[in-house]
Amino acid sequence: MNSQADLPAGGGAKAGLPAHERTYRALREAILFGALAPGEPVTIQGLTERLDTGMTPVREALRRLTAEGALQAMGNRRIVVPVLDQGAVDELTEARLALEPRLAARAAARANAQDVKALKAIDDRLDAAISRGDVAGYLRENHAFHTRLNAVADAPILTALVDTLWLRFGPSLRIVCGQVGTRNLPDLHKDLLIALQRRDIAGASAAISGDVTQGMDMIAQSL
Amino acid sequence: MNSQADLPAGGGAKAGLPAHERTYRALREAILFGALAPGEPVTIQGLTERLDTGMTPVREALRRLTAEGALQAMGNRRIVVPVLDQGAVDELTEARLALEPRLAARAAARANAQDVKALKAIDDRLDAAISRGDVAGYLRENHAFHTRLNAVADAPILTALVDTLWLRFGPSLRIVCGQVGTRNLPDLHKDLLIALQRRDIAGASAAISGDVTQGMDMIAQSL
DNA sequence: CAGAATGGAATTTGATCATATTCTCGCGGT
DNA sequence: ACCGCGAGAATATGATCAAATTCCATTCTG
Repeated sequence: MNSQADLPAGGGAKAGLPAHERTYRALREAILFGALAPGEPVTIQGLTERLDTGMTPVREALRRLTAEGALQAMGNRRIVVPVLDQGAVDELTEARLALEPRLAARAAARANAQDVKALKAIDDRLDAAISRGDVAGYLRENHAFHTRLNAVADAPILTALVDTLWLRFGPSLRIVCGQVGTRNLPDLHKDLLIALQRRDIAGASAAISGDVTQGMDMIAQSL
Repeated sequence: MNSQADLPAGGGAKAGLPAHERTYRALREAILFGALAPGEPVTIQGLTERLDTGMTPVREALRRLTAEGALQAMGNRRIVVPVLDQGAVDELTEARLALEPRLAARAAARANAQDVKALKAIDDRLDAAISRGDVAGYLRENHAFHTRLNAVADAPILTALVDTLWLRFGPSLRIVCGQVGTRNLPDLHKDLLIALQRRDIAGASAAISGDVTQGMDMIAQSL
């Protein structure tokens, strides 16, 4: 199966942006939400056709993504979606546990009622996607939730680090959810929301720790 | 002053590597060791002349570096070396303290006699550079020391994260060292080496924490 | 004699460049 | 102070060159 078939269409993206930026975003989405499978080779010329741009923008987007760890450059000019092994999952877990609770703590210190409301809205859509059995929707809303939370934390450097981690496990998470389905995905987002409302820094931190552990365990077990 | 004058010459790099890779490495060194100053604009055409390559390799190297946070893309097609503000330094400190002690702990669990010996050799050269008042040499050996330590830790993902942090504060560190000189740079590397020999995980972790705090405080005070 | 391995073309893909196009900024005029 | 114009830099394209993989025929071995 060639899962590249359902890449986001280039035409759907916002106009006005430079082509390399559009290409980057399209590829990034494809990786985050599982349109590209782990181990899948990524060719420049294939993308030029699929996204309907020249090769220069594609090359730049690819370099950017490889620099972020979202793609892996083999020695011999080939680029693939990384396949995670046990060690990689361990490292990702350790890194996420080191960083994301800190972001949650910052967010708890800064969140206002509006932020909490927005997060709650996302979480509701997330629940809806789960009960609908909509894996793609779940992945999308889950990512949106954490992205919004990190935005509240207002820490661009820490957020950038965490974003690269998400890019690394995105494809594998999709595989896992595809196998397991969206059942038994008890989320700790509710705990987080409560902690945010109370400005409970330790509570927010703990909730995210739990969420991270849960998610990464799912991936680890699928190895 | 235009500090781009002393960029590493393109001809000095290893042949056989693709031009975009050579360009990337040259630029990376320039950033890490202060050949580029914070706030300095980086132009594509300037680099094509200076490094004697086409613009395509330069563009790719630049995208890669901006993805790593080493360079900053303004909205309007301009690229500059980032200037750190208080918030950025705080975040960098927090991120380094979250990650580097963990790498040190891993290293302590794995280091063998040969690793310790190599690190000691680097640290000796570092001391020599300090007593010589050689700022560039200090920066180089200090970076080499931490790079080697992280290599021992054998954790590529965590190491990649930390490397991007070093790229972010590299230019500012150079400025600070240029102002303060290399005096009063008491290093905690000795403590680290002792901890490694004893396989003292907590000790190694603490030594690196101290080293990080010390270094980042220097930068913070120069704001 | 059959199957696997080796060697070399052919094809596919990546890397680089020269060039055309588009956009931004600064300057001078109103 | 504001607006348009020109210089210069960045973006994007397609062509060209080089490298790597694949495929196939030949050959060696069991």
